[in-house]
Amino acid sequence: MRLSTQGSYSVTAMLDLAIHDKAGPVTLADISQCQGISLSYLEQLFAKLRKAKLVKGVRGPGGGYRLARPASEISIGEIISAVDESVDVTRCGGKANCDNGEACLTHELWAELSKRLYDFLDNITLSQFVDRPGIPELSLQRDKMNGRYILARRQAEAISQGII
Amino acid sequence: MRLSTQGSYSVTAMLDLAIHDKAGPVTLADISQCQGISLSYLEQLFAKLRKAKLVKGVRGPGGGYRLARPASEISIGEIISAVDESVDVTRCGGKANCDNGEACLTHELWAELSKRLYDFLDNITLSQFVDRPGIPELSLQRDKMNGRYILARRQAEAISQGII
DNA sequence: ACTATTTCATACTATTTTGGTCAGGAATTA
DNA sequence: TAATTCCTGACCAAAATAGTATGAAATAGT
Repeated sequence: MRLSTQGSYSVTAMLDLAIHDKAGPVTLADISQCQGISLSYLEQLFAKLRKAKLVKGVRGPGGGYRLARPASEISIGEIISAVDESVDVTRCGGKANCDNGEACLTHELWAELSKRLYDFLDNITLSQFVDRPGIPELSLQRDKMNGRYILARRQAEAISQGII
Repeated sequence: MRLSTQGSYSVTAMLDLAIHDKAGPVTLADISQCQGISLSYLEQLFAKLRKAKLVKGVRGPGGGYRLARPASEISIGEIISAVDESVDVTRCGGKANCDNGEACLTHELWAELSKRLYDFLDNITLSQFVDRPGIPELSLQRDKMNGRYILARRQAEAISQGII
């Protein structure tokens, strides 16, 4: 188990996607601007998230990223393990570094702690953060400030064309 | 919240101390040899642990480090926050980087997750890992292999001198 | 008092990770 | 066709990680 800034970036970005999921794809440019992370760096992170089948990219104008599954089926643990490919915790992995071929006792204990942490994080889903009173209002407010009007634009157009 | 190799080194080292607490101080040289971490690097880590009042150094021959408090009163969370001095999670801390002066919504959510993680780790103590059947036997076995005979030597001497 | 052991302190170096930049290609919408 | 956006890969700078070196201070045993 490892938890770096990359993990935190990924989780916050995924939360962003979860919040705006109904409003269609979110562009990395938006996230980049809001969170102050460089666009190219975000692209690298999302390459990992895509590989882990956590997000889907939608190309072209009006495109962006969306969650590959419902927010209720994506856990924080999954996100973190998607970006931090596990380092071998046990420094003496296999090779005899500690006791004759046997892994160090403390390493086993650490592995156990690591597992407990993952169990904990696997039981926290994106929706637990997003689906609760107050969040939609706040996010809408922020969207106004940030000029993220995609949904509003589309709805306006749909109305003007008599679709709705 | 951040969890790096430094944190894992520190936790495993503290576990080591906890396991051998009754047998007197553990030298960094021992930990270094067993875990394959350089001695000087360990010294740097232990400088932080000492500053956080988690361990006490005992100088001189037969010295080493011991826990500053009982293992039941030292949590994993404490150890980790002792070595990973917190990075400012919210990239936009205070200064307007996100919405006009207000911290980004996702950053607040991340902070909340971070807090949950700390609460979780603060409720896991060293003794929860150490004080359970099997561990003392295993550690004794390892001590034999590693030649960590300090306790045995001392006892033998005490006996030979008629103290015991 | 001398010596060996061990912590403690600090400065320096190498390696890895993080975060960013650049340049371009591919898919999609309008 | 043109604009948008994902996607890919190579490259680079700064920071963190990990290790090395040197030596002083304290203590136990002789």
